[in-house]
Amino acid sequence: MKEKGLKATHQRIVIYSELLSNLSHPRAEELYESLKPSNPSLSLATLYKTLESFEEVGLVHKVLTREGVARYDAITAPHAHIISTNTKEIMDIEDPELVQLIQDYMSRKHFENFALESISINLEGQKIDKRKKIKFS
Amino acid sequence: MKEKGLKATHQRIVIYSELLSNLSHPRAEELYESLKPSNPSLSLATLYKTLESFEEVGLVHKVLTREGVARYDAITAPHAHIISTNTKEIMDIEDPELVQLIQDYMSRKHFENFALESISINLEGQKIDKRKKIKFS
DNA sequence: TCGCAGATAATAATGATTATCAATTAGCGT
DNA sequence: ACGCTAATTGATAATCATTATTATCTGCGA
Repeated sequence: MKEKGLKATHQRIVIYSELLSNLSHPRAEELYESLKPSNPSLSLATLYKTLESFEEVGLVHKVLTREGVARYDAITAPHAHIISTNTKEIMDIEDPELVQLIQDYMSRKHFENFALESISINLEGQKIDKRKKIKFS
Repeated sequence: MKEKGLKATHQRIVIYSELLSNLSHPRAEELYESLKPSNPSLSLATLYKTLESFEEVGLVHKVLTREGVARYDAITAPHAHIISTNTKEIMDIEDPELVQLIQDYMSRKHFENFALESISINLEGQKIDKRKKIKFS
């Protein structure tokens, strides 16, 4: 965090740890509920501001959903998302082939007057059997 | 619209026409302001419900933005978006090469327990010179 | 033309996020 | 270790896009 120019406050450390251990792309509200018991003084406003700061420096990735709630994940490599609209699950797809594909495509292409900062790819659909896992291969 | 099982009401016709002629991915509020003068009785609630119906039947595409406002475009072919965060412009990229690339990729891949419904690809960044156009080739 | 399921208008309600601001604290230099 | 200052936090109010409610209206099939 210091590398990114952010003060390493207790709150930020706790929030970031939670994001690293909760990989289900929690909403701000869910993070708040998880953290509240062990950090009773934590404020929702702080949570939102922290997540915003994290996103600005690239520690965290904000995933937009059609329900209008933002969800967060501790960013690692460039990756796509599978979004299941009926179960509200979000899964990461960290497929090097897809990353490569997009990189190759982008290197063949050319922007004029535009500085590309990020690419987001979301595959939306429905989970069929809610009890079973989604697999992608 | 009748093909899609929607009653062809005056309001819907007017809203859809506006979307066909305004390709700048307007927000609901902007559509409302454009249509209000010639349709004083139009309600914002109707606009939202109409856009929702249109999206359900695939007449319209809802683009999620980081500012938290939804923007709409009259859908044509599968396409990606360039989103300029500083100028709030959204451009369509209708590149058959990209569509093909993704289709080929998806056909090589396999989902278990997931019914894919749509893919969204957004290229986000900043417009450099606000007075000039963004070009992509 | 009639009837009614579906659509609209007006407005209230919701709910996620942001703004405000006084109190607190991290971390720099001493 | 101490004090300073700017950044951060916590509490709460405010915002604002969107959805819900409900009474009225209308497209369109019979």
